[in-house]
Amino acid sequence: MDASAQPTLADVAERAGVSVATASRALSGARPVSGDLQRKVREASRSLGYRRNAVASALRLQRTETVGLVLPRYTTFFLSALIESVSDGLERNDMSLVLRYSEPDAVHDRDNVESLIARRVDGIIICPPSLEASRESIEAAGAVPIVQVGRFVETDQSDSVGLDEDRATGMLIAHLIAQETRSLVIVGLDETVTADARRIRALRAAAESAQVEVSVAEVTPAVLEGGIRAGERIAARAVRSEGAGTGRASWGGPDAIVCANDDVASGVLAVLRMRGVGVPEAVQVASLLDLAPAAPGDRTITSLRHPWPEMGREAVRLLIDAGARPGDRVARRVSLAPQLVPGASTRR
Amino acid sequence: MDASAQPTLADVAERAGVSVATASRALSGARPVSGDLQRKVREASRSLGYRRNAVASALRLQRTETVGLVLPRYTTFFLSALIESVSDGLERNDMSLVLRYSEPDAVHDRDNVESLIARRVDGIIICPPSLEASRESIEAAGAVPIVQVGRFVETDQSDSVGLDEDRATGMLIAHLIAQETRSLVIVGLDETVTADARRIRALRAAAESAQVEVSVAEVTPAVLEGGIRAGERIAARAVRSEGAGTGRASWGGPDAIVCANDDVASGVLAVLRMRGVGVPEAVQVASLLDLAPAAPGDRTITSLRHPWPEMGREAVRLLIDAGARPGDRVARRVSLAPQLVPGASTRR
DNA sequence: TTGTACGCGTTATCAT
DNA sequence: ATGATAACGCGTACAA
Repeated sequence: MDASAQPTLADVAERAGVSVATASRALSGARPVSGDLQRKVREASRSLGYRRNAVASALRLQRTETVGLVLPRYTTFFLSALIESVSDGLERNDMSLVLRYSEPDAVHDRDNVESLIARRVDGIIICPPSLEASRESIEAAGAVPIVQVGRFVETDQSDSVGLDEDRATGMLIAHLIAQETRSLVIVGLDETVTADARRIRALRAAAESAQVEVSVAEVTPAVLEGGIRAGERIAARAVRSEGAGTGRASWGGPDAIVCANDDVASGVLAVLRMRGVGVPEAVQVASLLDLAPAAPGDRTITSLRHPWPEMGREAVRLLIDAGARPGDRVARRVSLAPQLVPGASTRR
Repeated sequence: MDASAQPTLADVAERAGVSVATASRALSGARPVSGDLQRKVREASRSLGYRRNAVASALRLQRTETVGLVLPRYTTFFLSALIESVSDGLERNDMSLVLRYSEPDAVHDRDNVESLIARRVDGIIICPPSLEASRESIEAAGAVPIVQVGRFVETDQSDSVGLDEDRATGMLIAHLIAQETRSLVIVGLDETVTADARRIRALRAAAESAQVEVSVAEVTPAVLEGGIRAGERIAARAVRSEGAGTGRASWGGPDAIVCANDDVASGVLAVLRMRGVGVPEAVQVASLLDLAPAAPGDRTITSLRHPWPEMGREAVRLLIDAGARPGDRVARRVSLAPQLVPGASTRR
């Protein structure tokens, strides 16, 4: 044995005075080994600093205990939360994560899938960058279990985990309506963007069945600055009399403002605070997307918390389950609902 | 050959009517193969959908073309930028990334290193979660090349890549001072946090040598909302006369506000704008940490852009280089300086 | 319970 | 230039 190389099972066996088979069994526990040899092998392993070679093991077992994760190269909170949760789910199963980024085009995406298969990953989790062209990447997986997260490409080859945003939107509306809300303005969503349009429809559907009037503010970017601009426009039209207190009497604007995310809501809130408009007395403010789920302490903004940790773990669960039932090709679709987290910006 | 399994080199060889050795050479190009057989093998490979088994290859070559990345489980922009840049650096070398998270404790950290070694990664990149206890994790790497990023644990076992923050801080101060700055407030840093304390010291050192008065605002979280709150406090104390214009005459606050990051600065700026305080005429605003290096177009906030992409690539470079020169144990330390990016929030 | 020997899929060595 | 074969390190079927 070369001193610079890692010791092998044969080294351990020799040191313990047993066969490699016994050494293997003693360390893996796959088959019973007498207490005496058990001890000797463990001792030899420890003293040599033996570490099982996962590569050789994978070749023999035809399983790498590894999952590939393919993500589009956008730097968003969404994706980094997803990485963490997938990693967490895998760790619980003693598996490893191989990470690859795709450019928004699907060619690259497919190369990534191919490369992961060459590494013989046991499964692939993919957030498809392109809704049109990613299908072939997914189908390239062939017999390797694959699950989509966050976005769906229609195919019966793969399971998928997504968000049930509409349901959560409904919950948010219900929360607002319970507090005598009759009118509502949406800030930071852009009707010309597909995903936003769906959210607006969901808000409308939930609100109008309760006879709440819904309007969409002029489009502003879904960041702080956009929230401020929209907030100023809304407030300019709505403040009936300066200095008339912070209650509803002095406010002629909507009963509620629903923002695309926490940043936008922060901007709106800042404007209202400076104008002396009472929140939540005069107007309630809520956010459709919690950007800092890990943030500590005082929750000021009522928002929908997206279940990132659960998404990753669920994806891993689907994958492992699919691996256990090879040949079972019924595509499963799991939807997780964001959770309503009440804050000080709406009434109880 | 089982139809559900991946075809092997033997399958390709058989189909092409050549030996496995020839098939291997034809596909890898390691040795010359006659044009005729070359074609036959490629054709057979294509028609069978052959994909080289990276596991078997790794076992044979004793190289996995894989690098492990160990990160503390904090959800920060820092880490997600680092992941991307490491991934990018590896991709350029046709290598893969195995990602593992450590809890802040070092035990877990060490388990991660062990597990990566069991997978026979060719190298490890680690951001040590604990400055005291992580040393043994690093030393556990043994003969496997390891490089630290972002933080340093003193050891001669490993190369490291870090930021020269103090130098960049000095540049920022110099930029502000050149514009008649006499007083300066720091927002979003917490003196009780080690890393923040060092930044504050660096700011003080740079500023005081130029006789600029430095104070630290009450601690607020280093996020948007914290910036808004701090901005409101500073403005409330500083605005001498409402409606007196946007120049310096109506501003009794500090000449400059240095924020922990872009989010905080955004909050501060928003408040100042709403109050009608002229930026940068009355007060300059700058950020110590650019959170959106990829952001397009108009740079409004003067900030320090951290070299994330270079950090990851540099770490990979060190690793590959170390792998090429085994036994060479001279620890190399690379420092990269953040870059000052002037924006509209400071004077030219 | 323990040991022997084969095979996982690839690549390098050696012989032709 | 091509082919036969050994070896990488492990797990297990089979024999004892």
